[in-house]
Amino acid sequence: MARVPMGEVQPSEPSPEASEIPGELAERIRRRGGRATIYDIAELAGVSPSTVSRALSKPGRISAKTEARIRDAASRLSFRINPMARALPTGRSQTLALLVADITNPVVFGIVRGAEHEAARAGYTLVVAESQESGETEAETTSRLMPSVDGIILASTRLSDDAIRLTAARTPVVLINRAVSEVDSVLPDVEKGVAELLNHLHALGHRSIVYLAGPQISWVSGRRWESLLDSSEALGMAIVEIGPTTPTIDGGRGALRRVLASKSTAAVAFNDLIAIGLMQAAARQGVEIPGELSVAGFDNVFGSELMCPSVTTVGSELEQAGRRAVRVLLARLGGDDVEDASELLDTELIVRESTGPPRDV
Amino acid sequence: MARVPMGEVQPSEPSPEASEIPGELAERIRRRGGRATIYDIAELAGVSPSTVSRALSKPGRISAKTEARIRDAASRLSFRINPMARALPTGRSQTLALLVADITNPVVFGIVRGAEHEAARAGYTLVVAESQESGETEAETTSRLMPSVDGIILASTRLSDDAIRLTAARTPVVLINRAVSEVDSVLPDVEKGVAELLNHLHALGHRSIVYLAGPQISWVSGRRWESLLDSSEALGMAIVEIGPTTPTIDGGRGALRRVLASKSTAAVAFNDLIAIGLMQAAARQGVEIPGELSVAGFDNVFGSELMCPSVTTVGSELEQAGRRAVRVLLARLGGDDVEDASELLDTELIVRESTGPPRDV
DNA sequence: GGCAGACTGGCAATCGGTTGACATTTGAGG
DNA sequence: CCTCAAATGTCAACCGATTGCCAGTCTGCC
Repeated sequence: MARVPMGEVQPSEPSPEASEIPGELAERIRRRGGRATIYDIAELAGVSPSTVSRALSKPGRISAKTEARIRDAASRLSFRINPMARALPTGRSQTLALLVADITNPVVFGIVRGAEHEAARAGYTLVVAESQESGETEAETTSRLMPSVDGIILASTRLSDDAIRLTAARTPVVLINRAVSEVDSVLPDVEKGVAELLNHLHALGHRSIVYLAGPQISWVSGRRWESLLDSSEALGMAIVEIGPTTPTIDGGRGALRRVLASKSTAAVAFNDLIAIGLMQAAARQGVEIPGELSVAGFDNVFGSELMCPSVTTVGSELEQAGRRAVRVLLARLGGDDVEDASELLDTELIVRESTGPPRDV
Repeated sequence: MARVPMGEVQPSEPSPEASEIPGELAERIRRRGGRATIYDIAELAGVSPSTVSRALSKPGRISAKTEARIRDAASRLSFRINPMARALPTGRSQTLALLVADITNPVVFGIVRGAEHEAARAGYTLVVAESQESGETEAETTSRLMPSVDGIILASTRLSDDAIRLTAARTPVVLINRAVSEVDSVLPDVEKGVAELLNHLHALGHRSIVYLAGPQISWVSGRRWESLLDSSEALGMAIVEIGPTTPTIDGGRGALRRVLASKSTAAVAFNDLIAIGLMQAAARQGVEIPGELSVAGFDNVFGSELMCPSVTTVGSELEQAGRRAVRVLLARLGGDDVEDASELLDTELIVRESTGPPRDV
C-alpha cells in the first residue's frame, strides 16, 4: 500500500511540517468544528482507524514506529479523543459524581477540592451535585447521574441504608461520613477527637454537658453522640442530648433556649455552624461565652476561627476525605485491590476561645 | 403485525402488570446490567426504535395513543436514556462546565450553588473544576473539558483576552466577573456599591484611602480600583493603590505593613478574605480597628460577619451570578434570544463594625 | 366514491470510537 | 530456500441513540 497517495496531492512536499496536511483533510476538519477524529489521523498517517485507536490506547499492541507516526499525526491535528464516543462502546465515561447535601456548607469545600484534584489527576472529570438536605432530591439526582458516571461519592447522604445498597448494587459507590455494610466508606476517627474534647472540658472543670444533635438522619451525628456518651461515662460527666437541629447557623440560633434550660456548663454542637449560631444567639442575649457557657463544635470549618470568640472544635481532614474517596472508587473501578478503606481519617481537637472554665468553679 | 408475540410466551398472561414483560426480554435486560434501551421498549411496545425515540423526545410527532403505549413500556422497564449515546449523534451532552480559580474560596460557593441549581432545573449536569489560580491549569482543564460539555462558565478566569476569545470561538462561553468583547458575561454593578462605600467612609470623616489590590490578572480588581478612583475624586478624597496581593487571608496578613505605611485612615481590600487577613494582622500588632484603621472588603463572603469586628463589605448576588450565567449559556445553546447579559447584578454596601470614624477626627 | 394532503411510523445511515476475528508481513530456525 | 509462529495491521460489527426520507393510512372535502 502506498503511504503517500499520488495523483491528487498537488501541494508540493517541500515544507515537511505543515504542508503535510492535505488541504482537503484540513478543510473537512475545519468544517466539522475543528475537531479531528481518529479517521482523520488514520488518513494522515496512512493506517486504518482501528490501528489509530490501538496505538493511542493500547500501548505495545502496535509497533513503535507506527505508533510514533500516529502520535505525530494526532498531535499535528491537535486531536482530542471524543469522550462520548469512547464511552458508548466501553461503558466508561471517565466521570465521577460527588453528591453533597449542601454546597454552601463550608464542610464540603474541602471534600470537593480533594475529590476534584484527585479525580483530575487520574484523568477523570468530577460532577458535583447538591441534594439540599433532601433524600428525595438525592435519590432523583443519583438516578439522573447514574447512567453518565462511572461511580458515585455520597458525602453526608440522607438516603436510607437500603436505598444506598440498592444504588451500590448498580454502580460503584463510596460513602463519606456514613457506614453501611457491604458499601465502601471513608470515615473519620470520631472517638479520638471526642475523647480529646471531653478530656479538655473535664480538665477545665466541666461536669455536665449538653450535646446539640444534628439532623435525625445524619449518621455522623449519631456516631458523635455515641462517642460523647462513651467518653463522658468514662470521665464521670453528666451528658444529655438535645435536638434534632438543622445543621446551619440558623439552626444553632434557635437552640439556645433549650441549651440554657439544660443548665449544663458546656455545649457540644453537632458542627461548627450550629456552634456559631448558638454563640451568636448567646451574645445577643448577654450570655457570656465561655464564662457562662462553653461551646465546642465539629469540623473546623472556615469561619470558626474568625468567630469571636473563636470556636473550639474537633477538626478532621476534609480534603483528605475527598481524595481518599476518589482513590477508593477508582480502585474499585480498576478492579485493583482496594486501598484499605477501613483506615480512619485522623481527627484532632483544636482548642480556641469558646471553651473555658465554668464560672462557678 | 402481532402486538403480542405468540408461541414463546409461556408465562401466563393473567397478571396484567408485571407478566407483560416477556421473560426473554427481561433476561436480556438483566444481563446488560438492568439498563433498558429504546430497542427493548420498542419490542415491548411493538413499534420500531425510531418511533420510541420520537415518542420520547419529539412530543406531538407520534400519535397520542402510541406515545402513551411507549411511555408506559418505558416506565415499566424503568428506562433511563443513555446520555452518551444521545450525545454522539447530536453533539449535545447536556453538560455544562464551571471553572473557578479556587474552590475553597467562599466567594465561589454561591456561584457554584446558583449554577448547579439552574443547570439541574434545565436537566443539565454541572461539572465543577478548579484552576488553582493558574492560567496554565485553566487552559489545560478547559481543553480537557471542552469535548464533553456543551458550554463553559469561566468564573474569575486567569486567561488572557485572546485565549478567552479563542475558546469562545470553539464552544459557548460565559464569563463571570470579567468582560471581554464579543464574549457573554455576567457582571456586578461595581460603581454602585463602591460609591456607597466611599460615601460611607467620607461621611465617617475619612479623607485618605488605601486600596489593597488583588492579583494582577484579576479583571475585577482593576474595575474596583477604577471605580474607587472615580468616586474618591468626586468626593475629593486621597487614594492610593497597593498590591498586588494574593486574594486569601494569608495575602491580607502580609499586607499590613504597607497599609500602615501609607498613613491612610481607611483600607479597602480587594475582597473580604484579604480584609480579614489584614484585620487579623492588625489585631496581632495591637492596631485598633476601626479606631486606628477602618477596613472594608468586597463580596460579603461567609465568615465576614463572624469576624470580630465584623467586616464592612460590598456584597453582590453571587448565587444570582451563577444562575444568570447558566441561563445565558442555555439561551445561547438554544439559539434563543439571549437574556440581556449586559444587565448588571446589584451590589450593596453592608455596613458592619470594621469601619468607623478615624480617631483624629 | 375518489383524491389531495396531513399524519404516522419504519428503514437505514450516522455519530466516533472499540474490539474480536482474521489476513498479512516478518523473522527465526532448520 | 522453506516452514511456521509471532507480530502487526485491517475488516467489520457494535455501543444506543437521532433523523432525513419515504411509504402507508387516515381524514376531510368535493
